[in-house]
Amino acid sequence: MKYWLMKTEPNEFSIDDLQRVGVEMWDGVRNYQVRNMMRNEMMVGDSVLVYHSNAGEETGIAGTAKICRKAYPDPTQFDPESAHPDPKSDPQNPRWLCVDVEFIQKFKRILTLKEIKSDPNLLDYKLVQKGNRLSVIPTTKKQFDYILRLAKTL
DNA sequence: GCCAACGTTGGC
DNA sequence: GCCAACGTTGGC
Repeated sequence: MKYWLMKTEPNEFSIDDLQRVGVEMWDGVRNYQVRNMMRNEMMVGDSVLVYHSNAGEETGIAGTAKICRKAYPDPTQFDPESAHPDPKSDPQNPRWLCVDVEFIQKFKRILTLKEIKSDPNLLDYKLVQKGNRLSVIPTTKKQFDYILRLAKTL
């Protein structure tokens, strides 16, 4: 069982949207490192922190979800109408993958990036370290459990 | 809108 | 394989 943080822009797709639909195809990943993590390490049942990025004061962790389908070819790469079509991807050997994510809970409020950054227990979390721009961030059980405990105090 | 910190592309 | 140019992410 592994733990992840997955970023989304809430004006595109928020925790509320995930709660409403229940299960969502997490498409649009166009980064090889992230693809490899999804392909090699992400398993059904893994736990996910849902992170709202580019959201001003509301930037931070919004709730939790779990992986409910393992990596499969991202259909949006072949759709010229999609946000990120990839004409170089071969349908016989698709370049990009996606997973399905299932809503678990929405936090009472956002656990803000500010709070995460100022918490001495999370100094070594990849989320707050310099240079990280990946949309999926490996998270330890310890970090996940700690963040859940924080969320309960919100 | 700015900019740091990447990743990708393509010429050589 | 190197590297300049360019594109993207995402915090601020």
